[in-house]
Amino acid sequence: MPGTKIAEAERREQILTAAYDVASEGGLAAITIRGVALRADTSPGLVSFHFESRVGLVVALLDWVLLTTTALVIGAEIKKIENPLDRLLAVLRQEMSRLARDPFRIRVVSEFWIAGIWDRPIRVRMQKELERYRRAFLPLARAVLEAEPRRFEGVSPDALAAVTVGFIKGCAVQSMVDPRLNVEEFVRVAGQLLAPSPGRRGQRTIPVGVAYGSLKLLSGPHG
Amino acid sequence: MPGTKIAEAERREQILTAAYDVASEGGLAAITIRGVALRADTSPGLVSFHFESRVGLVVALLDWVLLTTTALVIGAEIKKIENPLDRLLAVLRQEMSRLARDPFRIRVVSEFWIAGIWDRPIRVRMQKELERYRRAFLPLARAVLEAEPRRFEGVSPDALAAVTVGFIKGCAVQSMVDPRLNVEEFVRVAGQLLAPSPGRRGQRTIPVGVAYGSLKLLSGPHG
DNA sequence: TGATCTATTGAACTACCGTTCAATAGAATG
DNA sequence: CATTCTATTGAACGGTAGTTCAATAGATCA
Repeated sequence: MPGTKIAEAERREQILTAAYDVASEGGLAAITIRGVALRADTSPGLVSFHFESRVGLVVALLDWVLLTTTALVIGAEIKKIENPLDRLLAVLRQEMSRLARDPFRIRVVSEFWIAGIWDRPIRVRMQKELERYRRAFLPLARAVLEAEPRRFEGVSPDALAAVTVGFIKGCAVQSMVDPRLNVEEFVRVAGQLLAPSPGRRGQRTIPVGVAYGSLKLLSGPHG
Repeated sequence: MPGTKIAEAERREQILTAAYDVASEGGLAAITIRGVALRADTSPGLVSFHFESRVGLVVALLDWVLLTTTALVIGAEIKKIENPLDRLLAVLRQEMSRLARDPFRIRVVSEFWIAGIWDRPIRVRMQKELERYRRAFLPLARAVLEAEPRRFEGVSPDALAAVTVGFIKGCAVQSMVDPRLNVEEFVRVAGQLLAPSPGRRGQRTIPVGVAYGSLKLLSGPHG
């Protein structure tokens, strides 16, 4: 006794929404074909029909989530800021605030990161997305370097963009772990902590990695 | 046809090691009583006998992993550093390097964080551990604030410790995602990025969250 | 309208999981 | 050595997962 038929795109959307709801409540592990079907008011067979397999469903969900998560949108008010460094910092804070405010999405995305550790297709997908996000910061970073070449001596646009994204990600994790996160304070204290002491510029020879003299790049089996 | 008997502590250790190996390769989801038993050259029944249930095994593994992961050890060479701020930064870098070098452990710990999102006992355990780790930084932070009260005006020891730990965690995540991570460069660029511009102190009014006044939260049942 | 197509259903199949437990053999005790 | 204790084994049970597929009903079209 089959039910009413609807357009394929709509049906997929309906099922993906249900899958997202399930994952929001119980994580990716909670996604079962039966469970999602129940949530979407359809049958297990239909889910397999549209996504081929459970893995297909999860990957589709990944795309669906990323589509609405990692897009960098720079509002008009930020564009108006003239000083490039202030502009970059404004975007940095905007993104930190945005992610810190959307804990459920962060959780699901984080789960995909973890899943990517042991699943190559997911990992590749996530890295590609991260790269895309990082690239969005490149123009901002370049403007900063051009405006203040002395301050950022020896810093490449890529490095600056990477560190900016690193901050955002660290902040996201922090907020995931501890929902009471004061972004303002975090950025302020971080700046005070890492600022080079005036008057000793260049000569702060911190015995870095005292025990870690050769800080080689890390290798790993999951290349 | 039972096999040889050994001391309970040794048997538990043997099984936990096997469980860790399994989790290192396939994540917590890959931990099954049969699989761990096979890896440990024993039988499924014995695993249940010693850990009561699969959940008991996973929780025991959590304790076992944390015991050897989140202890903050400050070496003699770092203790010799006289300037408090330099000392704190040295510890910061030591920890970032340490975590970045042990990707497998980080992965397993990260999985527990994720698991903690939907599992209250695990979450409580993780938060307690994080708090313990953060507290270990408090003496270092206090020394810094006493040494440079003007630089860290309005910063509490707790805030400074929290931000330090936040950095380490962000770095850990970064290294998990991208194994090629240059800690040195990360710290250096971060400092340059966040340093208050001399001469404009106090008047950098960055509009935060400009475009995100109405950022509604996703709903979900999890308190 | 009648024929054709296909999205949809739900039961059936297989596989693996966690858990239980009677049987057993190694160690300890007397 | 005989007895007792218990760590250990592996088979058995019940449950749930992913996947498959014959049957069916809604849509499409001549």
